[in-house]
Amino acid sequence: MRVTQMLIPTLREVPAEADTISHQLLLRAGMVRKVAAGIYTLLPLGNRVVRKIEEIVREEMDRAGGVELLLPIVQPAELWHQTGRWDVYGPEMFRLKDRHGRDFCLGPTHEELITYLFSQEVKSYRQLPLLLYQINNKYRDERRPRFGLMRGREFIMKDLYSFDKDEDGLAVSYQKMYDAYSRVFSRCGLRFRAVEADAGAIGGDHSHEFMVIADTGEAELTYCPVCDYASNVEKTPCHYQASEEKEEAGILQLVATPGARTVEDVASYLKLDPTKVLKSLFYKVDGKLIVVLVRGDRLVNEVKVLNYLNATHLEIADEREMDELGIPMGFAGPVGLRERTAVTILGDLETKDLYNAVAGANQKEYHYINVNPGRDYQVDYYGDFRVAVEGDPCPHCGTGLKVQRGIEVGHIFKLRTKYSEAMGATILDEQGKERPVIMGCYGIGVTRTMAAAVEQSHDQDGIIWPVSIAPFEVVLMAVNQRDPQLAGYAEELYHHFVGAGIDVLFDDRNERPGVKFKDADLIGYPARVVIGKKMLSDGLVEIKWRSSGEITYKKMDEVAAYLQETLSSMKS
RNA sequence: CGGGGUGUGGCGUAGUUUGGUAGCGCGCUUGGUUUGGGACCAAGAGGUCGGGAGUUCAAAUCUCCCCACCCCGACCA
Repeated sequence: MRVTQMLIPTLREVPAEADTISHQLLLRAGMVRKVAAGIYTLLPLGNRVVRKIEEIVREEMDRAGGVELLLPIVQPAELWHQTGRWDVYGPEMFRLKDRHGRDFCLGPTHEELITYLFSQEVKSYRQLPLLLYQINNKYRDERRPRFGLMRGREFIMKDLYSFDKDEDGLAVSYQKMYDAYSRVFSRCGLRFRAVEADAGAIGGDHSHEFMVIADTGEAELTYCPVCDYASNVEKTPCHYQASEEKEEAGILQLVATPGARTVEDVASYLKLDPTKVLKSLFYKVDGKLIVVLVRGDRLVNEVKVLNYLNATHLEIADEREMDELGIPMGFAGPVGLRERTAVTILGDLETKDLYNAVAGANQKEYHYINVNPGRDYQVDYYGDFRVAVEGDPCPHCGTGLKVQRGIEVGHIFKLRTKYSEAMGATILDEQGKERPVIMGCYGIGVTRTMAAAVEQSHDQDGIIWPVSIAPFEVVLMAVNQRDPQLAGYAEELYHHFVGAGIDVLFDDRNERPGVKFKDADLIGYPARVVIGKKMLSDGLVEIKWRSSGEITYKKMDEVAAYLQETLSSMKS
């Protein structure tokens, strides 16, 4: 391919709309363009990256026994009514009506369609296991699309669904996918970690996320530097050990704390450590208000609270809702709360040992000091409700955990019979007995993986693509395209490369070398091959590697072999 | 959805406070010179100033309404 035949609109300046690195670089490198919030055009180079990722995914899905098919994007509401998700999914689903007024949606996911297909076509355990997948667009009307391709409203996803006759079969399918995912992300040249995850609203009880390690990632994860434990921080259990020493309980006292609303304010006003503060947060869970107590320096783990209460929806209470209870925001506390309201009080286990603490007095500008559990307030349920932090013990081996940030690019679930039961997807087993098929669901965000790769691998000058997913592995140019001799050698080498099967882009533009070098760095081709003065004087071609900056010279007839060898070693 | 912000040629922006009819850099076109890290000279093209309504002799600038986009939060296989 020649640059003069392509469309590669690179940008010198950073578009004002982008402040995520990957978004900026993908725009500047001429790979993507925004059409609307969260909706993007993939330009030729971006499209090539996506196709390379898809190809790796395809190969690994096939290797694991997956079979590709293609489900429709436009889906009838009827199928979603069968699982009840038409009403549950909410405003995140793009909905539309056809000319007859019938309801449809643009598929945000495809469990309904695949389960429907299965229920129509597969009847016997003898046809199992079955692993069906597709690579297709997904549509989610996110409340707030952001970070460019990272969280779009239209995006490309690979989704595979496993069908097994029993739990053992599901375990095998799940492990196959776990292994396949590890291979996919390794082959994409990414540093990643598979972590235990919360299964969330999709249901199921066993789940892993694949996180690309990047400081800019939205998710936080914990991992053990000694054993193989790793987990989304939402899921990391916090070990609780009852404290040995028990402080002498002081006298409960009301003290004025004017203007001190946050834990830090209160702690510094009273000259105390934040660990001596009892943080009381009101949440609305499935429409009901509850209170969660944690130590002042801790964060409430909302997922743990949600799971403990077996609820589906949780949000922090707003000032209006607090007002209705007559509790001033910033001064909430458990003392006397029972007498005023019927809210459920959850206490993090650590608060059991929080003696002589400071807590809001439920009146404006006042806190209590010397607050003690049992004596001054009662908790309905104690449990693990806080977010784990660096240094908390590993749940497997007790070593201090480390914390990292990551970008979720893959997620695998055991769905079991949630959808098969709802949609009557049953099979006949060996005894001729009808039973719901056991399902698993496995997703990879393809476009997000592209963005994650950039997020993880770039420098001041631009993107540094891993070889396996680079838009082209090699860019070739003459330092002066006007010089007939140099241009002639470049042309010759180009044909030679094409003949040798090298994935090469020939920058044949009549631009000054600086322009072409800058573009090459920005776009991030792994190898840059330049025909310059050394060609005329010594018959040598220059090869520069994007990732290391290393430069070597080779004779014209050696270049192709050198590139092939080095590139293939970089892929593994 | 709550809070904050921004909309001016393709990109980045000045001008808005104090109304007087739009400027700069990059990019683009043509000609010439140039060719190892985003060249130079010359001549050009390109703007309903996000949209609508209003105030005014006069609106990018003031008022009202709407829209889009961005950021924080909430939300999220």
